[in-house]
Amino acid sequence: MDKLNTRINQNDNCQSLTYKLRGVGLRATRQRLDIGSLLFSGKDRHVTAESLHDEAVASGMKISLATIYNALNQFTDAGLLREVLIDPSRTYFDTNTSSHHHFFNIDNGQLTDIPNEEINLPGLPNLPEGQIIDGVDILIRIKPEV
Amino acid sequence: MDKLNTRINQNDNCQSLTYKLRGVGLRATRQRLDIGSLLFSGKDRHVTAESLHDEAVASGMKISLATIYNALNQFTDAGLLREVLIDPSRTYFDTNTSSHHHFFNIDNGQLTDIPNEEINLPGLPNLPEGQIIDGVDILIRIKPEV
DNA sequence: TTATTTGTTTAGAATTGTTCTAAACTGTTG
DNA sequence: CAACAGTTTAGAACAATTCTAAACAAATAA
Repeated sequence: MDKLNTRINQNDNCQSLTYKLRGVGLRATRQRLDIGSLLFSGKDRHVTAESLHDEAVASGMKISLATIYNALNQFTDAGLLREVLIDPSRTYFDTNTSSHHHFFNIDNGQLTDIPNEEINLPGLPNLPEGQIIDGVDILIRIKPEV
Repeated sequence: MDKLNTRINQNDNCQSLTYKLRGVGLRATRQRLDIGSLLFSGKDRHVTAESLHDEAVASGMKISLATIYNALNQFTDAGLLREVLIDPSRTYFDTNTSSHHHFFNIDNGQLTDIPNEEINLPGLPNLPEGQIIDGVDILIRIKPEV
């Protein structure tokens, strides 16, 4: 019974993933489905190419690091992921593509979303002449008290 | 007359630069004074290691790229500069170390300060338990209208 | 179905920004 | 000035990422 449900859900996910990929013009290859199953399985996630590759390998998936890079970039171009600026030395991707911002714990490197209701820029500054906003990133670096 | 003034000003700058460096525990070497003269000559600046090196070489200074990296990092550690997160592929340094934020023009790569009065986060979000703020970065990506 | 086309994956090479190493050099202190 | 500690540098090393080109798989045509 549990097993059956699991299987049904997996099929469901797999199918919607296939549609998701097709919808943005990408073929639903085994590798992209594998990566997608790690990324889009419900909870929001923050990954780097390397962390995702480690995770994929650990779950027995056969996939190269180059493919992870390709997929992350393609997913990002397609709007399925969003890049987050944290650290000049590596690129983070966020599965939550809606407008929101981040806490970055400088002590342990943990990145968490700031619920969107909890933050807002009431008065946007005057933009330079002839320019419009493409996006806003707010990063709040935090650390343990004392 | 002009020449004299220039010399006096250079000496002035040079002297205050020397103090500035000493004040943060760095020896006032020729290279650091050269770099400092490019960075701290009045107007606020945004540079990368490479852009600054190009500029130094173009003004006839003899200095290696490694030294530029060293100096930018030491100046940043000392609080004379501030790192700005713009692009995962290179590190930007800002001579304006006061609390302020940035416009980044995605069209031409230009980075400009947002005057501090023009932006503020009135209600900061609830921080995770036991955490305090280390810093806040706001980056507004802009592009030409239509 | 099979054949053909087009998109995808991959290992490994290449590239790029940055840091490291160790030897020569320079500012500072006694 | 001598001696020490800090600095600079060329070049090697490194780490993240992209590129290359050959093998492969999905989509499409026949």
